[in-house]
Amino acid sequence: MVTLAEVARHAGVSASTVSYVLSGKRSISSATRLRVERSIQDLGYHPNAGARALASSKSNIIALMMPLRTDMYVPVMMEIAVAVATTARTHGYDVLLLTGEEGASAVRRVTGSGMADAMILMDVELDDVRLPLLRESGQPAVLIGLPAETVGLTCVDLDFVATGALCAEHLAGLGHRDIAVIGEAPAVYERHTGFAERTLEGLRTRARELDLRLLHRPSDGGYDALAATLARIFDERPGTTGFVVQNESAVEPLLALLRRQGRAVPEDVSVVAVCPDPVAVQASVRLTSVAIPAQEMGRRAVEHVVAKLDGHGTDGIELLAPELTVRASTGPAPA
Amino acid sequence: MVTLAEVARHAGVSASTVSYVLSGKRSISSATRLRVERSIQDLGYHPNAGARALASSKSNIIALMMPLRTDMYVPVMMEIAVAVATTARTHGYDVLLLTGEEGASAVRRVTGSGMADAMILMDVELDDVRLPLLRESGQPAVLIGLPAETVGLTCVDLDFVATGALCAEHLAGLGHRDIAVIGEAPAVYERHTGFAERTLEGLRTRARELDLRLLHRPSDGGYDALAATLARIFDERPGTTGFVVQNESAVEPLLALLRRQGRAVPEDVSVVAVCPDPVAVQASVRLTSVAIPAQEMGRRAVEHVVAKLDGHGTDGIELLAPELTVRASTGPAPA
DNA sequence: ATGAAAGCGCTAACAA
DNA sequence: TTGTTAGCGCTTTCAT
Repeated sequence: MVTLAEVARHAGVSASTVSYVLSGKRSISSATRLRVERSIQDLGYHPNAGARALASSKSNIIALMMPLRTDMYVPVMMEIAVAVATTARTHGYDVLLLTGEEGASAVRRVTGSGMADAMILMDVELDDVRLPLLRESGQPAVLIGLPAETVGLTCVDLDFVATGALCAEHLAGLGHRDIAVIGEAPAVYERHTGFAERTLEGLRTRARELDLRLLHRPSDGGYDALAATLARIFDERPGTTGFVVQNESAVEPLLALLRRQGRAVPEDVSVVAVCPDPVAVQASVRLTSVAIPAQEMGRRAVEHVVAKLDGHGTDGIELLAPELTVRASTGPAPA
Repeated sequence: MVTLAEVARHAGVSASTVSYVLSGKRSISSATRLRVERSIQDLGYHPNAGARALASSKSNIIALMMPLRTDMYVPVMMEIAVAVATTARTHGYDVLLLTGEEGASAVRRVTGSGMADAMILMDVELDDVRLPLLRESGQPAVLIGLPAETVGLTCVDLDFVATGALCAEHLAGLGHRDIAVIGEAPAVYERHTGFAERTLEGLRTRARELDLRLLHRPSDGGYDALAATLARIFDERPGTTGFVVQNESAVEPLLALLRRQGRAVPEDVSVVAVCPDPVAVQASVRLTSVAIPAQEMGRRAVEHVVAKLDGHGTDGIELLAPELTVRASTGPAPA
């Protein structure tokens, strides 16, 4: 293994000079810089991560904690993770992947060992068990998702309240009066993950203002569960002409069932989805939807973390503005 | 920050004793062990990862490289990644997540810096650019997927040849003679990822032996692409009664299109999928399928890596045996 | 069964 | 602009 000392000897300079050439933390005459850089090339030198971490108390690693509930929509998690990893690299950081298994104790392990300089927590619940430990650890951290108590925390999330409002507005604008909301699986609500409830809040508030009638029904994914949910909805509100779906695994079943019932989309009923764009585009009817900006969330989370590590920290909540894309699943309410 | 030296002082022993209590590398009287363990508790000591890595030349980190092609079925990748992370933890390792962006240079960075003790490469192509570097680095590594040249490498993968054969046998056993194979997107074949071709190979060989007529058509996912593919298939082989699908995003479109054409599943045509179990179960018709054992692949990859790191290394290929689960999408060929 | 002490390879004062 | 040097916190050999 090639060490910094060897590079120094080879270049005829001191160790610190090599170190400073690498870090750029002090000015070096271009002559020596060149010699050092050549030596680095010639010898194939790579700084040792452990030694660096020890000497500088910086690991250049960001820990990413992703809980793994079976009811989460996986591709979104994945997209966020990938965005985090690639964005982190552009800032010189690597990403340590922590899964849910360890839960809160992973926070201790990572912060305690100095294994990572900061953490990003995904899928944060309203009352997340990891938060107390996180706070007391004092580690720079950014949450993706919004807990109940955000004082002193930095969070990034889609503005789900605005998302709900946007859906309501779109349907109202098309003349729909009776709207059914097909929400996430009941388990999601029981866990108080927050985003489902916030969408609903936005939907309700705006619906009231726009004089819409709203019926909310959580639903598991899959055909059978959805068939039952749909039957209930039309039973209670036969005049329903607008749907808002926030459950990726309910999208296709919903479309299939409507079709089977002879209800044409968008002629008879309109459907707005809250889902990743690929899902909306690949569906059997191209869906009008509010996208989940997974990449953007991952990117912003990293940028906040890096800002903190660089000193110009910015506590607070960043809510990404929702964007509704009109596709083929919404149209004027039937007369 | 609490250091090992502080623990030693607090417990009234030497630093090395504390270290040995931690590592168990030499016998300690239970009296002192107890005192040390109490001190560790009392002070809330956590070994510093960087110092450890430096002193021991071991990072206790496994790097996981996942390329990120948009045409890969993401949930499988994710499931593998999660299985890798959790299995690694049970062996005392953490996982560093490397994405495709950096490609081969990440291999250099990680091996050079001693950041990780070993690597796991996902989604290995037949002629993967990362392999030359990997070989010359001499780093312990395990591939998930099968490259063309496997000498000196350790690989884990589903036995796709056997998978293809299994599908052929199942359909043949039900009396089907004309089988259509809806494969991955053309891009997948162009990239020579291997698994698609291997499935086909197994399918072809067994089909020949069983006297089946086979028609293979790659297809992008989504309704439009699949509608075109399906039309071509029935055009060329009107008598087709059996389908093998190896493309998750083609599954639902296929079922929908068959339904729309008035072809009942499984009365008129049978469908066997090669896909993760959740996809097979959630589909609008519960699919007879060969599962992609993502978890198992991740687990085995880690176990191989750990074995190598522990000295009892085991080079070679491990092909996981496919399992076909009969569900509601296959039945006897129509008379 | 335990201790003393020499590094591991790097960073960052402190000097010049 | 460059060099000297004292650690960073741990592991591990060598003693005892």
